[in-house]
Amino acid sequence: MSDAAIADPVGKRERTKVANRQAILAAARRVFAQLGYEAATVRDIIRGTDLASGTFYNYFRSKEEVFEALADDGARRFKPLLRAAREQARSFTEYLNGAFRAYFQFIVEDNALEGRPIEERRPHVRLDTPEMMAVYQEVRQGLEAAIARGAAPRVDADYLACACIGIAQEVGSAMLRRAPADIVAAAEFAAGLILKGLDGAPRKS
Amino acid sequence: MSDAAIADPVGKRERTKVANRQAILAAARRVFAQLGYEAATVRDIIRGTDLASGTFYNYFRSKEEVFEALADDGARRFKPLLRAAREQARSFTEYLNGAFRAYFQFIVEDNALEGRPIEERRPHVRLDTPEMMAVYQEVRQGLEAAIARGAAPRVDADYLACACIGIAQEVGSAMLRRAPADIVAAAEFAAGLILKGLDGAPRKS
Amino acid sequence: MSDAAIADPVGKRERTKVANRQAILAAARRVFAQLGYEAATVRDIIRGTDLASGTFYNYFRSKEEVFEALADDGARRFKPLLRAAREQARSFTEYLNGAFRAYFQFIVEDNALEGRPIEERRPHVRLDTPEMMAVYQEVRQGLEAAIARGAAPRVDADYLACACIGIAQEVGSAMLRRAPADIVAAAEFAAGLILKGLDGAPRKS
Amino acid sequence: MSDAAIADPVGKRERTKVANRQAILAAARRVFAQLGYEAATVRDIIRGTDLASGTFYNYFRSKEEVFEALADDGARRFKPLLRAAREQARSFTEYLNGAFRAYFQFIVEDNALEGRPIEERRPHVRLDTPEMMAVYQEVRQGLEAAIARGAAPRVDADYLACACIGIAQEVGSAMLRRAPADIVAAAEFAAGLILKGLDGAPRKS
DNA sequence: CATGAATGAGCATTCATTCAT
DNA sequence: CATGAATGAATGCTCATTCAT
Repeated sequence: MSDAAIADPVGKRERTKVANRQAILAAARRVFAQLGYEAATVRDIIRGTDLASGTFYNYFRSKEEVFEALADDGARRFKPLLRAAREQARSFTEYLNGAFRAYFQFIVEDNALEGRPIEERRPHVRLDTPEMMAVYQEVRQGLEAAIARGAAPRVDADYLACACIGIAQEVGSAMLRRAPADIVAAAEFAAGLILKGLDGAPRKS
Repeated sequence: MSDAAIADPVGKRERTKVANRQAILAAARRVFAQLGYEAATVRDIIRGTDLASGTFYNYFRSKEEVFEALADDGARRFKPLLRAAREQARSFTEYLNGAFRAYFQFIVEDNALEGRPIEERRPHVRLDTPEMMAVYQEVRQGLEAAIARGAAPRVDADYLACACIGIAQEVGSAMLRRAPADIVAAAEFAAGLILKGLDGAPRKS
Repeated sequence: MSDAAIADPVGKRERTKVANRQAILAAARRVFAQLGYEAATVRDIIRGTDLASGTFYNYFRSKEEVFEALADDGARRFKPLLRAAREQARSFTEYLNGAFRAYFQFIVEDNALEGRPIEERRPHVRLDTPEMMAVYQEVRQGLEAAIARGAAPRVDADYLACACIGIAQEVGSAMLRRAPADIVAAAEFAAGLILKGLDGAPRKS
Repeated sequence: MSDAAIADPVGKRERTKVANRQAILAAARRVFAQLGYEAATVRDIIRGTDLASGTFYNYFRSKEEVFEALADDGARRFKPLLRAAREQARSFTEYLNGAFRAYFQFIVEDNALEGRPIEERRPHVRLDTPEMMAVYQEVRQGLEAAIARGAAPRVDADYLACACIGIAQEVGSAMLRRAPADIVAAAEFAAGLILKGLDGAPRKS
């Protein structure tokens, strides 16, 4: 009707759809983080937006679908970082360090954009998200490549990849709990542990 | 009420009470393992016993409480094993090895006594159970003691304990997935990784 | 606790269960009659009782199940009447007459025990209830028997049974609409029509 | 807006309006036939057109209204056939025969133009559509006229009209269920039954 | 008028919890 | 204490209807 409408080729309709989708995803991220996947309800999610309950179903068919969208999004944002870490690395040591740093960086940012009331009452759960599966695949492939070209000893690649994930998750959580999250230090600790064990972990001052 | 009751020094009431509590705990363990904490309902639990629904509330106030009791029970059963591992160890290496072996042994047994259909469709979850907290405390104390007497380098004890838990959980899961769970091999891998990193992990044949 | 309790061997629990089931069935009958099967909701039904919504599901798994229970009940009550009509009949004429009379009697009674607000707003529906199927089977068998022994001409038994049902339903409805429902007259009309057509139908005074 | 609009005397607006209304009615007929009145949703109907959901409400206020329009349409198409049957008939017998034939012809055609998956699982329902009311009025009037001029006995015209409707519906349904629907035979059966009862119904070969 | 996203009342169903027996 | 029926809040989801564009 007005020039403004003409000037806006996207149209408020389109803008609103994208914005609503983002709002739901953001709310879902918050809610899943606070309550865990199972405990979270669709109502919790839409309550975190200014939308009506039915609107949720215009964007996602179920709680499961919004979770997958969220996880895919996480994996999509994380994988390039992991790949960059591998490409920039000139040694296995640098690769491991870069990978842990990328992961810790990622969770710091993911945590920052949420309000994080962290009431954490219920039994703490940790999900095998797609982004975790991506770490597993990446680490395992990187490791097998390193073993193949003699850059790493012939260890059990499956166990090692699992160990890396376990370390990343737990040390990552511990890092977040500390006042200023020191990404570099945590990555050095994790990579050093993997590479040389206790001897390789940085000494405490 | 009857002479039989008088003749029974334990008292049917008392015996029944203990038995009922155990029955509920056993059913809860099964149900949580099969359905996961959130998906499990109090109904599922009492259905696994020959008790009536109302009776559940004579023993536990809620699903959360029975879960905690279960976890405490796990910790109670696990802690002595961990302590024994520490006492029998003549070196830090032996200690770590024994601790991991105790944990892997524990989850193998815990898994064995359940039917384990493991349909595991939904996003995999991992709980921060009290028994995990016990590992954390134990490992951290053991480590700090080792550091204090110079048996281990001065690393970040918090990070290291977290890493141990992460490794234990993830490598433990991977071990369970393999056909015959090789406890000794898994423990050697984990302990070797902690102690010497990749160089310390056993070579694959 | 009291003598009354002892004097009541059934126990209030049992009595209440039966009573509740009956209450739900009665409410369902009313609701189905007023709104039709499809339009009726479980909520409508329980709203017709003094029970809570969840209680419905202690007795029936769904709307469909309560409908079937209702229809089975109707068939169970109606079939003996139909059988009696056949056994008491000494001719095909008497049989038809008795069968229609039984059906009209049945719907009169079924109608009497309901409050019958009959707001009848929505498009009128008529259900193929099991009791209708019973009429169909009964009439068809009775007819085929009559044809077999030469008591009735060799007409299309399927069509004739259908016609009987159609007449029973429509004339039955018309009968109920009249001030005092004259069961005998309606049955004579229907049976006369079947037997001799217009000539057989009773003359109006 | 454009020259084209000026060149079009009907007006695209007008043509579209009629076409849209017809499209909705056609879709509604299909949907009601397949799902039944209650199970059908407005969404189902508009999904059967290329219109947007909101557009439905520019033509009909509700599902009920489109149903009524549909039924009125049916009556409008059916009534002339019934009138023709009366006018062409030279006797009451011919009239009845023609009327039944017209009805059976009508439902055969109505059925033909629809895909008719006929999943028909749920309790079968039959609606008192306006076209049925038309039959009732027509038959009743025709019958009363016949009685008045002595062509038919003085029977209860209300009951007889009801019986005709019941027979038409039930025998009509039975006819549709048979492989090739034999309209003539069905009409002869129905008319014969009305006129002479069992003796009047055609013998089976 | 056409559009289709937003709305929110409403529905079937589940489930933790209570309480009369 | 055990029982198990009753309760009703809560959940996932649908759908008729509205309204800004």
